[in-house]
Amino acid sequence: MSLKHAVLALLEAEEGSGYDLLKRFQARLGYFWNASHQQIYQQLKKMHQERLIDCVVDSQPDKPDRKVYSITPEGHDELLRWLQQPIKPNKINDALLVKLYAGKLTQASQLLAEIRQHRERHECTLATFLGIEKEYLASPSAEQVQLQLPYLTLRRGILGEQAWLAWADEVEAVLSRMG
Amino acid sequence: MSLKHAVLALLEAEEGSGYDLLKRFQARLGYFWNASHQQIYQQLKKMHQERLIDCVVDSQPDKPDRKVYSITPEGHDELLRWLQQPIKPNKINDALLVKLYAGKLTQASQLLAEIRQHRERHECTLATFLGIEKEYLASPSAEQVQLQLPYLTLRRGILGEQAWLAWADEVEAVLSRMG
DNA sequence: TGTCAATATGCAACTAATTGCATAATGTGA
DNA sequence: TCACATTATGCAATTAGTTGCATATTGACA
Repeated sequence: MSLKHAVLALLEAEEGSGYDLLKRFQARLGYFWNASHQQIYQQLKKMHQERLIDCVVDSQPDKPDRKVYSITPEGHDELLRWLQQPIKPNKINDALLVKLYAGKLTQASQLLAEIRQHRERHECTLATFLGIEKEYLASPSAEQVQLQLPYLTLRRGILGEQAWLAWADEVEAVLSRMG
Repeated sequence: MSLKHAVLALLEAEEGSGYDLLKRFQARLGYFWNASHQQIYQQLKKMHQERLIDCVVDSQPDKPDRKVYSITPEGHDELLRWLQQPIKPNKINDALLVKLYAGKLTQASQLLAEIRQHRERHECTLATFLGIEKEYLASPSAEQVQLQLPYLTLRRGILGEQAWLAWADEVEAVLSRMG
């Protein structure tokens, strides 16, 4: 369970509300960690009970309260402890491949159509990643050094998407031949 | 939820017990779907209640009963229905990247050590996949045509592992420099 | 002026997956 | 012959994640 540790990592850099964290997940960890707003709010509540994070309620009149969370020393320790521990290999569950595996039962044209839809999304994602990379490579070298490790996570996203697209080429070639 | 549909796809090809299915998951869907024995037994029970599969108890004296499941017409329909439906993009959650992202808080040497451990596993996996591919390519061409779609899922595994290893090269280069 | 997206939070119910335990036979190697 | 891996199944408790709903404001666009 590393949603907890992803949250700690984000709060380590900067405090923030649940919504802030949701946005930061999308913007910064999007290539390798996805969490819904429900997951985040529930997790924050739990982590607050465990004293891993502090909470300051910022009540604005005529607006819903904004709860700003920040990491506690215990939270920091927990994050360091987790960083020390080995990580289990990732569990892969890819429904699209299940479909392809059982594809004899459908028309090739239909599989092809679905693959093409997924390809569009992956192309779009890759384009976004390449845009972020371009920005990074254009930034001052001091900043580049600072962001070296997050940049490596972006590289994972880029290489992963490129591999996906190369695979899609193969799949489309085969499915086209099958008509 | 496609564990259900992965099970249906396997039972569509051939009936089998929970344990059989566990083995088939490992041998045939291992590159893209992983399920524990608990998940499988629970799922089979549920699917039997939903009439998607039949169950014949094969009671051997002095041995625990073997429950052999087979797909029903309803199960077949459900599988076809699912094949028709579009699949949601995959949710990626990769704890190793969370660690790398927060890596400033640890020694580079430790990250390096962990990456290398993961690399070993990925190299091993790739070698297995390449072995299976070699067998496939050496099989009679009639069989190759028969297994065209499952072969594409293997290709996904191969391209995915190769991309992972190429990324690991980059990561190791950076972490070594950081020493 | 009305609708819609974004900001901002959360409960309740449900489904899915993990963890730990438990049983019991067969075969294999030290 | 003792221990350990494999075959073969399952319950119970817990944790994690999803779905649907609910509220309330701000700003933009038409």
